[in-house]
Amino acid sequence: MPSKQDQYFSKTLEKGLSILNLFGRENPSRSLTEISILTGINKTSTYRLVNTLVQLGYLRKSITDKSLRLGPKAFSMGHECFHGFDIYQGIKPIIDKTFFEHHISIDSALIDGHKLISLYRREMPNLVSFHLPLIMDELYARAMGKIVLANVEPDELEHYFASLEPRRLTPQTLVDIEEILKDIRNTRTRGYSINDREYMTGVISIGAPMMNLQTKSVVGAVSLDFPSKEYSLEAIEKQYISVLLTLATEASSLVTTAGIRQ
Amino acid sequence: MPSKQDQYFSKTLEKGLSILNLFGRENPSRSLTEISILTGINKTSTYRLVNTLVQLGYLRKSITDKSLRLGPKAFSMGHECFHGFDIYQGIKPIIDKTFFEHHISIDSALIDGHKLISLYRREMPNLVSFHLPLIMDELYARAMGKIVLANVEPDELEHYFASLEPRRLTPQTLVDIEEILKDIRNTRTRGYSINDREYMTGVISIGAPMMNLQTKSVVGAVSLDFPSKEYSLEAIEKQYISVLLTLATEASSLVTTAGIRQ
DNA sequence: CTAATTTGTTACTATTATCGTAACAATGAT
DNA sequence: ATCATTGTTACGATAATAGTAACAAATTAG
Repeated sequence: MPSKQDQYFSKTLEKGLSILNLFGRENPSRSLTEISILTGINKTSTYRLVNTLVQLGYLRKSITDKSLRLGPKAFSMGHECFHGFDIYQGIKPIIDKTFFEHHISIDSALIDGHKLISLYRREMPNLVSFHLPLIMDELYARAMGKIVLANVEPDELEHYFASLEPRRLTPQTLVDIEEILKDIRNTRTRGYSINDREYMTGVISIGAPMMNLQTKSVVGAVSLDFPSKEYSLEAIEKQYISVLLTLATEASSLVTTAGIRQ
Repeated sequence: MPSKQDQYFSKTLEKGLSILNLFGRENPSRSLTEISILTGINKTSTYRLVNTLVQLGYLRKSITDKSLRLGPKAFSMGHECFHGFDIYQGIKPIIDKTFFEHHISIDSALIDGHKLISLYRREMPNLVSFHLPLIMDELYARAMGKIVLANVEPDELEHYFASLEPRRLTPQTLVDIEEILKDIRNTRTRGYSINDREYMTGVISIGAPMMNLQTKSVVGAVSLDFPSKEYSLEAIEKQYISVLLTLATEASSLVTTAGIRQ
C-alpha cells in the first residue's frame, strides 16, 4: 500500500544515487558487499544497481578483484554538475571582486541538511593553505557554521544539538554544548560570527549569513579568513566587518533571485 | 546498451541519471515537459523521477515558474565524481611534468562511445585559449580523435562513419569521408596523428593513443597543441614526436594498471 | 477579461520491475 | 584441501512504476 507521499518518489533512483555517492576522492574503490552494507541495500539489489552503473559507465569493475571505481561517465557528469551549478557560477565573480579588492581569503558555503557544502574559495598565500573538505560537519567550530546556526529556527537548532558530539579540533575549539549555545546567542545579537582559532590553529575567521531575502531563511554563509599571526581579532573587526557584510548582502541577493531555499 | 530482458539492470536508475545528465553548463534550466520529451520518458514517470531528484537535493524547482535547476547535492556529488576519478588524479602529474619540462600545450581524453571525454589539459599562453567542451564529437577533426579512430577495430570504425556527417569547422577541415579514411590509414602506419588547423584556425596538433596494454585496445589519447604562427608542422614533427610518444607510453601504463578498457 | 492552450500535478490500476531468499560459483584465507 | 568470503544467478511474491486520463494551475491568445 504505497502511501500518498511515496507515490511520486522513486526509491530505486534514491538507492542508485546513494551508491554513486559512496565514491569520491577519499574512497576511490569499493567492493560490492561493502556497498551493500554501507547503503543497507540487499546484496542482489546492490548487484543490480551496481551492474546498471557499470553498464552505463558511471562505475567500472576491475577484472581481477571485481572492485568498483568511478567510470568516465561519472567523471563527465561530475564536471557538468559542478560547473552547471548556477550558484557556483554566480558567486565566483562576487568573491573574486572582493578578493582582488581587499587581498583577503574568502570562503562560501551552502547548507545541506546539517552540513555545509563548500561553494567557492579564494585564498591568500599568507594563509596556511588548508585543503578543506567540500562537505563539512563541524558547524559549531566554523565561522560559517556558527552564523548559520544563529539563524536557523529554534527547533532546527535543537535538532542539530540533539545528535551533536563536538570534537576538539584545536585547543580553542568549544566542546561544551552550553558554551557553544552561548556563543550562538552572542553571534545572533552580533549579526556576524567569530571563529578564533577554533577550527584550525592560526586561523581567525568572521562569518555572515547568505539569506534568502524572500523567505527570510539562511541558506548558507560567507567568511573572511585571516592568519592570527598577522591579524588580531580587534583589527579584523574594526577593518573588515563592512567588507564581510557587503559581500554577504551581494551573495544573499544572488541566492534569493536563484530561489535557493532551506 | 543493456541487453533486452536483463534482470540485473535497473531501468529506473538509468532514467533518473539520464534526467540529471540533461543539466550542465550549457543547459542550467529545464522544464518538466522538456525533460519528458528529451528523455522520452512519459510525463508522470518524469514527474516522479524529477520529484525524487528535487527531494534529494539534486535538482531544485523554482517556486514561480517551476523550472528545474541543479541543486546543492548535484554540486557536491559532481565535485566528488570529478576529483574522485582516479585516472584524472593519475594523469595530472604526468601531464604537468611534461608541461613544465617542454613548455607546450597538452591535452588528454578518454573514449566514451563515439565521443572523447576531455580528461586534463594544460595550456601555454601563446595558444589561443580555447574553451574546449568536456565531451567532443568531432573525432575526425582532432588529433586525439584521429589516433583513436586509427586504432579501433575495423567494424567499430565502420560503425562510426556510418552515422557521421562531418562539419567544416575550419577551412582545413576534412569533410569528405574518403579523404578522412585515407588520413586515418596514414595515421595508422605513421603511429601518431596530425591535425593541421582542421579543428581550430591557427592550431596544429599531434596525437598519440592511450592504450590498454593488456587488452591491446585504445582507451583514449593525448595531444600536443601548437600555435601555427610560431611552429611549422615540420619543426613539430622533428622536435616533439618523442615527447608525445613518451607521454603516451606513460599514460598508457596508467590506464592499463587502472584497468580502463573499451 | 475570458477562452484557449500549454504545463504541471494527482488518481488509479495493470503490469512488470524490483526485492529478497536461497542456492551456486568463484575467489581468497587457513 | 577445507573453510570462509564475495560475487553471481534463479525464481516467486510483492510492491513499485508505467501510463492513461482527468484535473489544476499557469500562460498565451483573442
